[in-house]
Order: sequence, then structure tokens, then C-alpha cells
Amino acid sequence: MKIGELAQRTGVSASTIRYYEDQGILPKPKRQASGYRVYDDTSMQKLMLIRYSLQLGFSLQELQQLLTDEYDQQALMQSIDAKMAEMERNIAKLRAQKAELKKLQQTLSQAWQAGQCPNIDLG
Amino acid sequence: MKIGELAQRTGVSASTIRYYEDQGILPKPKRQASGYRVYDDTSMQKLMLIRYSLQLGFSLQELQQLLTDEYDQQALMQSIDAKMAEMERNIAKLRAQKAELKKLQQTLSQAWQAGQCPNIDLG
DNA sequence: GTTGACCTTCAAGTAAACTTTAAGGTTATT
DNA sequence: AATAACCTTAAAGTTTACTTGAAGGTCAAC
Repeated sequence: MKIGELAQRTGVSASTIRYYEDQGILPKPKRQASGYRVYDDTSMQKLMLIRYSLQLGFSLQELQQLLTDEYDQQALMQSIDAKMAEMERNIAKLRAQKAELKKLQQTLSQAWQAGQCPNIDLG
Repeated sequence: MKIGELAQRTGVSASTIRYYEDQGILPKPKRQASGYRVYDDTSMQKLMLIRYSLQLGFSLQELQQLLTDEYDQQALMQSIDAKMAEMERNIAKLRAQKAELKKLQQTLSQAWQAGQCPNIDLG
């Protein structure tokens, strides 16, 4: 199939597919005599694995490393562990921010009820 | 005080302070005859409020809107609610991703123990 | 009176993951 | 043979929050 069909079947735009190829994340496909890229089902599976991994929270750079370094079971498990730990940190940060916001909201609310206009004016 | 001192006292670099000014987030300060920016304690408080808000998860763009629109209690409360809801969505997403990763890890682990080499090869 | 530290503006660079544009070649259909 | 739909490359634009660089002005000290 040509790039347009692969794009349509995967929901990944043709320019994004070319971009992945440029970045060395999707292997270079064969070409027709005309120069058109030709993909098969394996290409499609690889592309879908890339998208799945992105969805799981890996960056293209991380994928590139996982793909270029020869990695073994252990290395892969460690990468996944590291990613999960990173997510946990992000979750903790978001929770803390949200708690701070809640506090701020309550502080403001009380101040307003007390008729004060707390100093949050930047103008 | 001049920009360097403000920078040092707040831990915000001089170029970042100028950037906030360019973006219309920090008001334009007075100038010396020489053209040097002159700040006072109020400027410093405003700068620190900006950094606090960024830390709470607001973007510069959001701050700009909160600063330029005349906002009232209700509008501010709604902005905070919206931000908290956004954070909640992000937390949920991270949790889901993490759970997916855990599942993947277990699947891989089992496959390996069964002597299979699951197809996660992109090369 | 010059050295060094500090200030000015404007423009461009950075990271991430793409998208858009420009200019042009190919293929299928009419 | 012309038109549309599709493909090619290379380069530049997008977003966010800055940082860096270039070229030059100012100020305090020696």
C-alpha cells in the first residue's frame, strides 16, 4: 500500500509517517520505481506499535533508544519501571497542585465573605 | 532596584523578567534616565505571584487572560475549578497509562517465562 | 580613562511532535 | 492531453516558556 492508504488505515497522517521515518523510528520502506513509498502489513503493525507506545507515555526519543540499543528483557523491564515511576511523580505533583488550588480557593472565598479584596491584582 | 537585583532576589532570571514584560504579564516598570528598568517591592510581589501561579499549574496564557479580562469572584472561581478538573483528567490519564504499562510488563514477563519472544521488535 | 559589571534591544535558538508550504513529479481517469 | 488525486523533498512554521547571542550603551571603581 502507498502512504496515503497506510495513513487512512492507521489514522496517522502521511506527514507524520514520513516524520517517524526521518527520525529513524519507523524503518525506511521500499520504493516503487516512481519513488513512492510502499508499505506492507508489517509496516502497519510497527506504526501501530509506535502509536501504542506513545499512548503509554513513552516519547519518540525513548522509543528510538529502545529500538536502537539492543535491549534485553531486563533493560526493557527497567525502562518500564522508570516510566511508571515518572508517572507516579507526575501524579503526585498534580495532586499537590490541585490541593494547593483548593486551599487557595478556600482562602479567597473566606476573604471575600469577610468583605476583603485579597491582593491578587497584578495590573 | 534594577533588573539584576530583582532577578537575584526572586530567583527569576533577568531575561525571563523581560520576557514576562514583553508578554504583557508583568507591567512595564519605570525607567531611569539611562533607560534601565526600575522596580519596587510591588513589582517583586507581582513577579512572585506570577511564579506561584505557574507553579499551581496555570500557563502564562491563562494568567494573561486572568489579568486582562476584568474578572470577578465567580470568574476566578470558575477558572480555578476548570484547572482542577483539568488536573483530575490528567491524573486519570496517567493512572490509566500506568495500569496499561503494568499489564504490558506482566504480559511480557509471562511470555518470556514461557520461552516466547513476543513481537515487539520494530527493526 | 579604561576595565568590568551591568544594562539595553532585537533576533534567533531550544525541545517535542508534528504540520504546513513550496515546488514539482506520478498515476488514473476521462 | 488534461485534470484530479496522490506522491516526492526540503525547509519553515507551530506551541510554550524561556535562553542565548550580537551589538552596543551606562555606571562605579581604580
